[in-house]
Amino acid sequence: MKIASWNVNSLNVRLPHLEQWLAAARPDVVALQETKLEDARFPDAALAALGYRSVFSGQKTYNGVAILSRMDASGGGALEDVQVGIPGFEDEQKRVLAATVNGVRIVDVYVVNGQSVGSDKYAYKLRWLEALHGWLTDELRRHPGLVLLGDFNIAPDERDVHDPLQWNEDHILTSRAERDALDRLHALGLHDAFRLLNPDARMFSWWDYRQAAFRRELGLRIDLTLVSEALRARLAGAGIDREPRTWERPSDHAPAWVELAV
DNA sequence: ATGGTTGGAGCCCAA
Repeated sequence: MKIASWNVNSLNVRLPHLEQWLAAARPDVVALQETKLEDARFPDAALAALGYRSVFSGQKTYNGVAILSRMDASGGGALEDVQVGIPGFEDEQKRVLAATVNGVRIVDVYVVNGQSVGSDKYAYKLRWLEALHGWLTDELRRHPGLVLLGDFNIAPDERDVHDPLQWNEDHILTSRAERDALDRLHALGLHDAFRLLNPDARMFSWWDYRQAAFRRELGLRIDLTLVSEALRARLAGAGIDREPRTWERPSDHAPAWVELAV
């Protein structure tokens, strides 16, 4: 079971890329972020034509998440027990969507960016991460086999940044408080699949559009796939697919994926 | 060097 995450930075613009990538990579489940589409405009018919069911929670201009699931020959791959948002956490911003596919709980997150350390948005990011942690504590009791994936807007450690001096513990996306919040998610038994299988790899998932960052390999690994303790024994592979970042008019993020053995 | 690029809205904001 191949489960992927991709921040598409506008599904309206990136639908052709998503279609091309689905046809080539054939993931069973895909968690999307930054769809930037109201639900009425979500291209569910186009995705169904490629064999994918979809659930989505979007808004105009900003944010927006979706989960796609590939229909198999016997009509499987249903998206069940769909949850929109973090229960009990009031938020206008559409950043969280969960569903169960073939017995695996999929939790898709578009974590708050936070802008800069000390800003109002940074405070919102830390509040938001605390609410996510509280909910996942309960969610893991209900669904021990869980994959938490998405754009975390946090680079876990030095191996995940091109320049640790610039991306230091006072900088947004790498600050001590953000990494502490990620560590609290790890403490729930949610393991970073990519890092577990590739302890020494320097591979990024996001490159700024500016300063030719992709060409110069000035990236960060902020798109993560975390697997619960109960799924750890099934972990068969994890990676980042850089290729779509080389295509014309790309998203600034590359898809990150994890493979679970049946 | 406090820069630059993209997307979406609407004559700037978020990333």
